[in-house]
Amino acid sequence: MRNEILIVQPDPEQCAAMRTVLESQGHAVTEANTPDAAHALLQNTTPDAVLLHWSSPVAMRKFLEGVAPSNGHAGTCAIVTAREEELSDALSALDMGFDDCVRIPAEEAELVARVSASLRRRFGRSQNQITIGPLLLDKNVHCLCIEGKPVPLAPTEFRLLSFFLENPGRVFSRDEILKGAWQRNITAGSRTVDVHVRRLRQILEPYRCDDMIQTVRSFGYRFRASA
Amino acid sequence: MRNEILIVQPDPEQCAAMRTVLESQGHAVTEANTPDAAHALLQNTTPDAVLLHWSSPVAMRKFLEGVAPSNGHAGTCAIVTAREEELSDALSALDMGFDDCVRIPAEEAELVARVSASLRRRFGRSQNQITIGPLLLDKNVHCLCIEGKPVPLAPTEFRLLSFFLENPGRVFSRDEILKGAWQRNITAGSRTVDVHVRRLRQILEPYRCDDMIQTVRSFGYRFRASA
DNA sequence: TGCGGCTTTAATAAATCTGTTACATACCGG
DNA sequence: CCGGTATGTAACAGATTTATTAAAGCCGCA
Repeated sequence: MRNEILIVQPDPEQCAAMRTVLESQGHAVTEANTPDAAHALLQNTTPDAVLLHWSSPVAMRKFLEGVAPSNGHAGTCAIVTAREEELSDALSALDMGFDDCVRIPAEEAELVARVSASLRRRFGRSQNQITIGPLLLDKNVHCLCIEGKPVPLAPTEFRLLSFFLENPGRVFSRDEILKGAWQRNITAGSRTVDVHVRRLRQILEPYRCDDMIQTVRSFGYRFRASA
Repeated sequence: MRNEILIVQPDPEQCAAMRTVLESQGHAVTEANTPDAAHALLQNTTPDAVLLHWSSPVAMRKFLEGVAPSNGHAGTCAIVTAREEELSDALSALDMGFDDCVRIPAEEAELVARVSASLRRRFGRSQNQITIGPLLLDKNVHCLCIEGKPVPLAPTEFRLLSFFLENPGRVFSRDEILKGAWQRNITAGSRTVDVHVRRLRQILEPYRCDDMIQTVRSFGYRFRASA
């Protein structure tokens, strides 16, 4: 499967090596030299995976926020790369929430295996079908089924529900929801979210699922994770 | 967090080493020498993670079926261990659906990091959570759970409790509490704190936790650090 | 061009939270 | 035991936040 992968790597030689390996797997590769440059790139593109070279805990954490679901990167894998001597530090990135950590120069097999495993984990959950409780959302077919019955959704309703289903359990502010569930150029006011939440609830109400969207006063909304 | 981990490893020395590391993290470790022995064990127990040493693709695949959700092991992480020389083969286990792959003898840090990352992914445990005694406050989910039950909190109550949980054991004056737990523009009088403390205590009272907020006469309040 | 569905905004109603006050009670030193 | 101070408690009114509804704007399509 072809995926778009961003490499953030100061060392051009390493970068080229990784690019070669990944392209040989059929992926499309883009590059950035610094986390900041990557950050800028992420405003316009949404790669499927980012291979970010370890620098410092704060930089890593900052980057991780940049590829958060709340910033419109719902499905992006974040993987840390590190040299052998940095490895023990870089492992802490796993605690921060990075998907994996690979040492470089990497065995070709290891790089490929870890990247595709991360992609599979991520997309296995979010690309095709998501189910939570009686809800089944199929992003390929672009339809929602509740208890087996198809339920029609307007485009924005669909995106909003997708966003919730992909990030169950967490609270999101209205702005984060706008970033994550609306198209790139967000122009809507944050009250708009309320109205769409209302509509989704109305749609879910006949199935007793309207309470799955919970409001968290003075913060935003949350999708109930458990059935 | 304590988890039950099964090590399946023919080499007793490696097994002992891993056991030591994992137990030092507070996990409970059980052992099996062979995949078949492990398979038998899995009939009666459901470990949170299994560290299975690489042997052959068919054996791996067979084992993976054994810990499948359909076999009553819905939440079990399956992680492959492999010696350096087996590593390139073992990486194929990631394709099969194993959660991760670690080389042994493992750096202690790497083993710990990968196991806990896998567990975290699997159980969807978020960062940003604080537990003291029976209280669990999750800032991502933005909710308080006491003994596993969710307890609704008003915004200010939530901030106040966060503040206490983040600074357990220390005494704070009312003014310090206002600075720490209120939004930027503090306009409230210091008696306001009393009222909110009262409200928190009322909320905690059904769970016998109301005495965790202690009054320090003529100074302020303190959150009891120990359970 | 006109229709119809989708989105956004705006206005109003409803719900919930918050700070204050006033009074009750507890604590402490003399 | 008393007076004085500090804290606990309850209730209220104003402020804030969200829900709900209606209407206007947009866009694609016939």
